[in-house]
Amino acid sequence: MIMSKTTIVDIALALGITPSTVSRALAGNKKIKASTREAVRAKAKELGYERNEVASNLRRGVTKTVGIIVPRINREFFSSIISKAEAVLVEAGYSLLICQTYEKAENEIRALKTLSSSRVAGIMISHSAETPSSKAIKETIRGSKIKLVQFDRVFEDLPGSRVVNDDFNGAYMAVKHLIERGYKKIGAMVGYDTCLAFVNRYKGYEAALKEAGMPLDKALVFPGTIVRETGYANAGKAIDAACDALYSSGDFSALGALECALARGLRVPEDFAIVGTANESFTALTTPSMSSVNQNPSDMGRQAAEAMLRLLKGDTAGEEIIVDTELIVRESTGGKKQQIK
Amino acid sequence: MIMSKTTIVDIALALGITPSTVSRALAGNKKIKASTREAVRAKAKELGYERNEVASNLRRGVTKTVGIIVPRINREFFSSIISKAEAVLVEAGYSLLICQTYEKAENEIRALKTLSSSRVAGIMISHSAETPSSKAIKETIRGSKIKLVQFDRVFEDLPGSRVVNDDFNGAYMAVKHLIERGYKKIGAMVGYDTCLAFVNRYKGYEAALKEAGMPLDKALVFPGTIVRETGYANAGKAIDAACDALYSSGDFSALGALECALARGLRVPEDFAIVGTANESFTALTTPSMSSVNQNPSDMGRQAAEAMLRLLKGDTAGEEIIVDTELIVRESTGGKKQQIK
DNA sequence: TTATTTTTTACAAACGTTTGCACATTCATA
DNA sequence: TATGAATGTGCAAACGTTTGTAAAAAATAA
Repeated sequence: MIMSKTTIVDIALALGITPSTVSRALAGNKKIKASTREAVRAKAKELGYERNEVASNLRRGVTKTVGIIVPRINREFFSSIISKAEAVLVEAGYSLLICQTYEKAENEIRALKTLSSSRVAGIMISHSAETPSSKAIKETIRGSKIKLVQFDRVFEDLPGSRVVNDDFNGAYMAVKHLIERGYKKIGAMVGYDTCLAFVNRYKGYEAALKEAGMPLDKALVFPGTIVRETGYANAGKAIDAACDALYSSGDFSALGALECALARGLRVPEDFAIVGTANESFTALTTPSMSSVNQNPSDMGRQAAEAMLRLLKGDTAGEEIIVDTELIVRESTGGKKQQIK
Repeated sequence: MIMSKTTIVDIALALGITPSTVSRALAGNKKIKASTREAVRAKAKELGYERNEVASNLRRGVTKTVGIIVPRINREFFSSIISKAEAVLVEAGYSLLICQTYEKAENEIRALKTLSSSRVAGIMISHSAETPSSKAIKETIRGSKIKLVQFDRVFEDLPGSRVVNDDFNGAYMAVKHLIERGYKKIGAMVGYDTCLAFVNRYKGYEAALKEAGMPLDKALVFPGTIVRETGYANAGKAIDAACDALYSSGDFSALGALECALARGLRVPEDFAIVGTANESFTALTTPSMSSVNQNPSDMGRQAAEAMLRLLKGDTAGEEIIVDTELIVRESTGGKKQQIK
């Protein structure tokens, strides 16, 4: 049975009315007589009518689609954000278009072009680490109706809303916790200084040390990437410098650090403590299990999606939302092994 | 500077030619004189022209968008599939629309409606566990041009392509490995018998035993769920039945089994060996680290996306693709702890 | 009854692009 | 000088919907 999609014209023809009336009836327009509305609805169901969103979007000049741009989908942090954001947006009748940048500025530009070309209603973005400035996105937004929500990695000179973690406080709590446990020489892997989130974490580290009257030793601060390998390498340097604890802006680098410490025969946490950031699920499964600053990505995804919906509805022109971080204490800083489900 | 989007009409007007010529020029149509083509390209760049995909899609009757439906985005297996699929599709000029079902049949139906309404060119789907039959998707596909690729969880009575893991061989290799290591009594947690993937794994277990001339003892085969708790419980039964090794259709149940064995004072792998399935990232981090059958989700994502592109190009009407599984040998079956890369 | 308002529906244009067909030009062939 | 093919461009319709405005029908008032 070959049947092409039924359109409102088919419905109109079948009922002896015009497409415009059908359109209004389906939209629930009050100007249409209740009886006509019902007849249209019934006929639509009978013919298996499905609105052509493409045509609708063209006519209305705006889509019911939101684009989301992230460095990588297969990172727990981002996939949890996307997961929650999708749920919130779908509930409001929007669809989600996904783009990855793999941390490359060129991919971010391509993604922006694609989404702009697709006439998405809004863009939710967490910038690639290699994106040098807000220039590309500024050009994309300019002169278009596209609403913007930045999350996690944000530029401050862009319109729209921003959702960020309380990175300062997360780092501050983590380092304060180390100090309270009695660690005396605490190093830090702080990530890129081009990224606000990392800078704020560094400031939290700094603040906790200062509050405790501990000196800030630049030699114990390791900038740059925060992957497993650099974690391993930097931990080696920290241990050589007689550190007894290490704060890390990431969990993978913290994992590398843990492996390094264990490889060197140190006892964790007795001789050396480590606290990471992001609360990746593996942190509960390492031996010893790892303390980490939980970023609550699910909450971030919800906040970002809701902020987007508010922008789309015109309820706001832009907001700054800060998502709480929390310190999860596990064995690597003297806590207990936790259960996971 | 308020500027509305430039259209091909603007370009045509600026050059004193018609929109149709502009359209053809931008499409690289060979019938257009090279000089005109260049002039159009230059003017388009000058005016910051960006094709309106919505209009283009409407006119062409098909979009450059593919929808993907998964139970959950924030599962390593699925996010890795999506991640790779996105990369492949973007390279071919397609965008990815994402929908989650949370394992609910009703959400799957809603997702199908949305994608169908959006006139996606194709749908990639891994069915929700609660979807009772292929009915809903059959109705969505019928009479439309939408191409279908099922992956991981598939129905066999649907058109299009299917991408599945080589579950049989994965289980077969895992059990054969245990036999070669000298284990004599090997139990198995095999999962649901309603799911093809699990059935195939059971067959692989059976085949490996048979090949080695070992008896198949039904009392050592544990069906049902494969979560951590059942893993713990079933391992207890296996140990009581004097098993010295256990194959599991899942990693979480394998983790439970590991915890049970250790709790009972057994040495792993000396007294009791365990091998799981899925190669979840935590398997490398347990103590001892756990052997597992890797399902290679990234490869599955690539295969699924490429299969979709072939369907869209009309190169095929449907294929069945089997993605290789591979056994990752770690400490729980006598392998070595893996090194950091 | 006619005039006036209110309700309901129809008409037609528009969104921006693509594309079949026709027309015009150029060029080679006879 | 026709004839026929290439080659290059324009015309106009079409995709399916939405929506401002006009018109018809019904209800109300005078």
